[in-house]
Amino acid sequence: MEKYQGEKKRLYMKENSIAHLFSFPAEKYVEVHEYQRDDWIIQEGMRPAFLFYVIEGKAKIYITHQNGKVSLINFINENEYIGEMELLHDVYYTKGIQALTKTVCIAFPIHYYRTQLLEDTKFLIELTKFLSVKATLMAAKYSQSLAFPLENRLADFILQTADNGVYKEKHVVVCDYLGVSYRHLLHVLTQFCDKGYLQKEGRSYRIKQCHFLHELAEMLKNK
Amino acid sequence: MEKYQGEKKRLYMKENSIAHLFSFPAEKYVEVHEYQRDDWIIQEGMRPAFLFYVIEGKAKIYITHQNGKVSLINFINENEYIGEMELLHDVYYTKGIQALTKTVCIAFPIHYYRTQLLEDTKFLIELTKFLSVKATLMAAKYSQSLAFPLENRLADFILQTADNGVYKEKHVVVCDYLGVSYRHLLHVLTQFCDKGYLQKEGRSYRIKQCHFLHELAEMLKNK
DNA sequence: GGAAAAATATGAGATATCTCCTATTTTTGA
DNA sequence: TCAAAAATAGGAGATATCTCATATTTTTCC
Repeated sequence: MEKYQGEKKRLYMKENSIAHLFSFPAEKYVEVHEYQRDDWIIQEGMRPAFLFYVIEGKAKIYITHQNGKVSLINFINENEYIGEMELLHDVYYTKGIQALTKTVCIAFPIHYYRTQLLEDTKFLIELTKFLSVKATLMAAKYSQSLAFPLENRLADFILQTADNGVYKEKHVVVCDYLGVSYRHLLHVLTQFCDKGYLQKEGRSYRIKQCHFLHELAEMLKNK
Repeated sequence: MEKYQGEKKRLYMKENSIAHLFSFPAEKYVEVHEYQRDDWIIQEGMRPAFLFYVIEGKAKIYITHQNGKVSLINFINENEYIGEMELLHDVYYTKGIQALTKTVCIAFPIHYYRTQLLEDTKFLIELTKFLSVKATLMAAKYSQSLAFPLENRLADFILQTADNGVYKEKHVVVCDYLGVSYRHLLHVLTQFCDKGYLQKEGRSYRIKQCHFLHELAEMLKNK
């Protein structure tokens, strides 16, 4: 992790203003942190000292269960908060946050800002919207995971992450995310190939029959 | 549904003050609604006209999937909001809310209150906390449902809902909640009886070996 | 550059969970 | 009060998913 200092920090903050997030000037004590891919922004079980706002990059939220299974609970994208749970609650089991790409965040020392943030309407309303989306999304994922087999959820995931008709996510990440074993994921991917929905090209997959995948994915949606 | 009027309404509002929830007087346009068990407070897919605050009772959040499966996403208890998603978002797929017991809510016409509510720090901070708990809970349920078999999740549920050492939830509700088939739920309950954890008494179950259940349930928790 | 670690790949058998079926009991509502 | 609907109960076979084992390829890092 690199902490931007001096001129570099000033420049970065100038080009990525956070003024619109608050109704008070919040620049004074903030830091700018840059994490590399696979760096842990927050370690599981360790209470963070900062509230982070992601300016660029992408990260993953992980939790480790007692039986050894690891769940990738969700992805975090630009313009989202990290560590807001710890800001709001004194007691909270902190989940692990790992950078998926190079990630730059504005880091607000909770110690300094907590009181002020929790009195700021502008901040609160944004946070409320963010959390409501998060809650809705988790509820959707939860109920879908129980109501549909991997086939449907994977089809949705492939369509969401495919780039230019090519799917090439890492299997290991995907099974943590979709909550299935590595073996089973490969099994269903092979099925998709056998049925002609996908075609394997080296270690990525080209989408051949988009509309069948769409049909499977559509099942998840409520209209 | 009964809408309290005149003296009944005034009395009820007096005995169940909501003044602590807002920094402005919010009584003028509110209504008091009483729902009976199994009444739909909000119908799935129908945008509600009110934000509700539950004063007494208990309700269930349901979503129906395209494949016909129904998920009981969560329970709603006293001092919780209903319809907050629609307050915050213009576009939102509304889930069904059904009263589990007699339920009395304060109903705020969104039309009148929306702007004022979204500017009120006191309200926002409570709502933010409520949503953060909801998001955390859903994330926990999601990852647990993928990482553990019914055995563990059911043990936890039994311990949480048992009254005086006796478990007697309705099977039909429980399978929607835990996302398993009726058949499988019965199967695992029978296993618990065979192993001596539970003992069937008519249509309820007496807990005999609490500590085995605890062990199963503990697996879910992160410490 | 090469050894160790991580990721990919696949087979085979086990098990958690589902679907479909049928029967009985309880609850509901006209 | 009685018929219909809902809930309980359990059998049997299907399937979605898991575990374990093993081999190859790719990536990491000293």
